This record gives sequence, C-alpha cells and structure tokens, in this order.
Amino acid sequence: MARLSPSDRRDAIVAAALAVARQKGLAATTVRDVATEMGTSSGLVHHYFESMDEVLAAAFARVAEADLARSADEMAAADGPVAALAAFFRTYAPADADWAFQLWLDAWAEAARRPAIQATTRRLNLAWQALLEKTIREGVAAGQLVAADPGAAAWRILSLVDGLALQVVAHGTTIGRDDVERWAASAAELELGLAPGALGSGA
Amino acid sequence: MARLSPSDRRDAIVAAALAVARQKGLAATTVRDVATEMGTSSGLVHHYFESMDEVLAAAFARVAEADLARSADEMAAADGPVAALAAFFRTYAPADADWAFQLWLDAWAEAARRPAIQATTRRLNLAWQALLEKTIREGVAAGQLVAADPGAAAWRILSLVDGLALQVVAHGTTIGRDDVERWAASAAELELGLAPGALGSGA
DNA sequence: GCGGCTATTGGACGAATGCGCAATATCGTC
DNA sequence: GACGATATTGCGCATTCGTCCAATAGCCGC
Repeated sequence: MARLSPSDRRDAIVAAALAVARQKGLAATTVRDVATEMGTSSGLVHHYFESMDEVLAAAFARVAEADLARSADEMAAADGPVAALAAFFRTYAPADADWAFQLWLDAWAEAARRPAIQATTRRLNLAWQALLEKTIREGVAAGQLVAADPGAAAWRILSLVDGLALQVVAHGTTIGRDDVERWAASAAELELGLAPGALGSGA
Repeated sequence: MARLSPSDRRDAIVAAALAVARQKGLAATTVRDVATEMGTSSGLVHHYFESMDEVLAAAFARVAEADLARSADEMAAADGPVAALAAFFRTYAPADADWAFQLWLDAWAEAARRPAIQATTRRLNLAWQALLEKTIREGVAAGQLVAADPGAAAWRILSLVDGLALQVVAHGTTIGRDDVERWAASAAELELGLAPGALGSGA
C-alpha cells in the first residue's frame, strides 16, 4: 500500500473508522473492519493508536467537532443573538444526519466504559452548552431575551433537543423529525421570554 | 442445580442478566456471565431464550417496567394532577439509580441493531409519555394548568428529563444530580403555566 | 417405587476479538 | 544509485463470543 505520512495515515484511519462506525455502530467497529475499509493490514491501526478506544474516540470527535463548527459558524453569521438561536435549532439535528446522532447515542452509552470516548463526549457537550450560554448572555445583554440563569437555560435547551432527537433516532416513528426542531424552538421561546415563532420555522 | 419450573427459571435468568448488566453494561453482558451469576451451565440460557437479544430486552424491561410502575403508583396516589407531576419529577431519576439510567442509555444505543431491545424501549418510552399526557390532560380539565398540546408537552417534559439525566450519568461532573429534578421541574412549570415552585423541591 | 418427561449439563464449534511482533517494502537523503 | 529510517505487512496468540446438541439428572404422576 502507498506509504503515507503519519499525519495523513492517522487521518485515513479515522476516516475509515468513521465509515465503518456509520453503518455498524461505534461499539461494533473492529480493528479489522477499519483496516479492510482502508485497504491495508490490521497491524497498521495499532501502529498509530494505542487502543481501539482511542480510534473510536477520534472517529466520533471528527464528526462531532465538524457539526459543532458548522453550527457555530452559522450562528456567528446570524444577525444577532435571536437569529443565532434560530440557526442553532435549524442546524442542530438535520434530517439527513440520523447516523450522526446515532453516533452520539453510541458514544454516550460507551462513555461509561471507555475513558477516551467519555472525555470526548464530555468535552463536546460542554462546548455546545458554552456556545448556547454565550449566545443567551449576548441576548440578555442586548435586552432581546430574558434568562435568570443563562447557564442553566443553555443546559435545558441542549438537553431538550438531545432528548427529542434521541426518540427520533432510536425509535423512528414515535416522534416526527420536524417535531424536534419545532417543539424545542417553542420551548426555548418560552424559556427565554421570546414571542411564539421568534425562533420558529422559516422566520 | 435445583430444578425450577420454566416460569421460575425464566425469572432467574432475567434476574441474573440484570445483575450482570448492572455492572458490565447491557451490551457487554454475555451468556456465560448470566450462567455463572445464576450458578448454572450456559446452555440453560438458550433453553429458555431464543437469542441473547431477547434475554437483554427482558432484563431491561424488568427494571424499566418496575420504575414506571413505581412512578405511576406515586402519581396516582398524589392529590391531584399538579401533585402527581411533582411526584413524577421526584421519582423519575432518583439519585441512587444511575445504573438504571445507564441501562436506558445502553438500550437506546442498542435499539438500532437489536429488534427486541428497540421494541422494548419504544414501548416503555411511549408508556411514560402517555402517563404524562394523561396527567396533563387532567390538569387542564381541572383548570389547574395550561397546555395547548398536552401530547407535545408530555414529550417535551420527558425528553428534557432524559437529556439532563443523560449528562449526569454519562459525564458525572458536568451537571449536578439535583439540577436534573430542579431544572426539569422549573421548565415544566413554565410550560404548563404554573407558578414557580409549584412542582419544585419539597412543596 | 418406577418410568417417562424435561430441566439441566458441559463441552464442541466456528467465528470473531484486541493486540503484538518479526519480516518486508518503500520512501527521502546523501 | 545505495543506504537508512520507518511505514506497512501478515500472521500468531490467547480469549471470548453466541449457538447448538447429545448426554445426564431430577421431579411428578402412576
């Protein structure tokens, strides 16, 4: 196989692990799966990663960080805190990303047993909460919304979206995909003292 | 080993599976673990269950159904819909039941790949939502609370508690255990047009 | 007390797991 | 064009997995 630089090879391993995890699940992704997907031998994986735990954590981190960056960009580009929050709900759980949220489910569950995965999910959940809290604080400072405890409000909004998306991804038919964005946005409007529809669809 | 009736043996298998799953996780529980815990041979497990998937689903169902029944009882015994909702928040995520919620996490993640588990988590999530929706409807009928869409309100409340509890169990230190009950209750008060503290601690 | 039904045993089977290591191939450097 | 560093190979190792099945043991009705 082509001889790659360590940094390129690490990327390739993570990309291959991700491709496998997407269809087999994070926990069920094996060293040999990754090697086969990459078109190399299995020994190569352990030449770059100490354990499978770290490979999976890196794979999960890649999608999760990309999603976070994308939402953060859209929120930063929005016109003010309220529009930023609307962007959050619009981009957080896109309809074509069930597999990405399934990765979150896998990672949360595995966190209890795999240290590297726990560190990653924890770090990214905190980053999401910090992003929301910062936006809420800006909105409060601008007098556009109300929040007695911006940190708690951020946790509530984030957790609500996660809890709703969980139902969609795990069970499919209990809740509609549209409901997640709509319901979460309307709860946030109430939470932050906004007018109904302020964070809602299209507006 | 003592020869048990089929029904007793099934119970024993489920109980043993539960004991193992509690400390090793649902997905990591094996046939041999269950047999060892039970003090019998491993072949016995497959004499009563077609596959490991069904053993795990039955084990999860046992705790989840017991928890649901316990909360439902306390809610039914409460004095009116508002007190019933307060009982819900008090009993949903007890401090000593992190392991039970970890089972939920495991089950949600496994649902995508194990049919028996998905059917179980789906059924129980729907039951929780129905319980909440019924209580909310009673409160609306009694004029004690406001909800334009009781079904949606029930999903929001349930999902918020799940999302918050998820952070506690998966990450431990991000959110405090007390925050789950307190924050979820205050969000529900807002959602249902109740006075702050109406569902809160001690009252 | 005896016979038959069946709960239970305990290991076989094939496939899969993470990880490690000596051998080999390939690239950049002089 | 040869050399040295190292990326890559390919298999071995020791376990573990779910499932299956013939043999055994224990209880109930007669």
